[in-house]
Amino acid sequence: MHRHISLEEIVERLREEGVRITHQRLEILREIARGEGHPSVSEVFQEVRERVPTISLDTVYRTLRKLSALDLVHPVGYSSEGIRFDADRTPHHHFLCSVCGKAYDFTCDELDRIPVPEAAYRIGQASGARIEVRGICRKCMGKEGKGND
Amino acid sequence: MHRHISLEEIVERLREEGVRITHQRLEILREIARGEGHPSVSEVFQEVRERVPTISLDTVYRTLRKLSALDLVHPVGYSSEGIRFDADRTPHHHFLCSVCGKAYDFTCDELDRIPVPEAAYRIGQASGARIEVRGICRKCMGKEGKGND
DNA sequence: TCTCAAAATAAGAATTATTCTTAACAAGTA
DNA sequence: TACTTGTTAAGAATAATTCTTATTTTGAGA
Repeated sequence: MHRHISLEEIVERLREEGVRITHQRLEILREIARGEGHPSVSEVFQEVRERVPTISLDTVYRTLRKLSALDLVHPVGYSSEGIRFDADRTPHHHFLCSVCGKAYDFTCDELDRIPVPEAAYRIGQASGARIEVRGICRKCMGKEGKGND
Repeated sequence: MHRHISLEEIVERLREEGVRITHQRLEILREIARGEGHPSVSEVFQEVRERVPTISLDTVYRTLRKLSALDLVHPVGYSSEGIRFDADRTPHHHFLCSVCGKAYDFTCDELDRIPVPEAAYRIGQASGARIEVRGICRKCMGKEGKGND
């Protein structure tokens, strides 16, 4: 169902931008390109570490920050326990649970390619638009009104 | 241009939910209801502190977390320097700069009331939908390719 | 109005996320 | 191959967020 950005695509893009292709970056990219859900920085770190045991957390941070600035991955959701990233380039949208903060993906044929609204161009150079739905996910609806603060 | 949620609205909603109305919460709500931009937790803290000098940062965190869970305010943007909140209930959308992480508001008459897509209902109980545009803001376009990592 | 249980608070310690510093290293170009 | 410059590892430093505990306060009910 999900077509994630390919390693080749990313690497080519990085070359265009003059970003060096290091061993560490390749492995991080490989992990990202697998595109499992919305990994956090430390999840990516854990995974990559198995193949590159000496990699530092800082490198993962730096790399993801760079990919994010190049619009190759996107931060998503609002857990205060660290940023999570979305590497899925299939047109899709997000449902954000206001209780647990988790982000869920969904697709919507009619709205899949929203045109970037006119007004957005006044703010800057836009690369794409998505829908963000707020609500309470099923999991959190279940435990409604229990041990919450 | 911006109509923010009124103090009365919030207080009534909190009573319905059985949330106690404390002095501290009222002052935090008052600050939020002013609705200046997208304040961070510590900005709210600083402001409220001038009127309630003994308030603790933790209380601000707890209150905002609670308001967020009740969908009265929304986290917005992705700066890793802390969550920022949006208390503007006017229909509006967000432009997120992938370089600096700042969130800009904009309105769009045609898209102002997006219906919640069918597919979202399978994930949970939705309360509303907005558009999120990604891109590079004017400010960051200016300093393109300078001292970035 | 008074009493009381449950919930909320302050204070600061503890945790966790993120960035910074510096010396060593490696990519890509000439 | 040598060089320039960007990148990395390591761990210290900083900043954000949560937790713990003793105390205070709210709101419901007598």
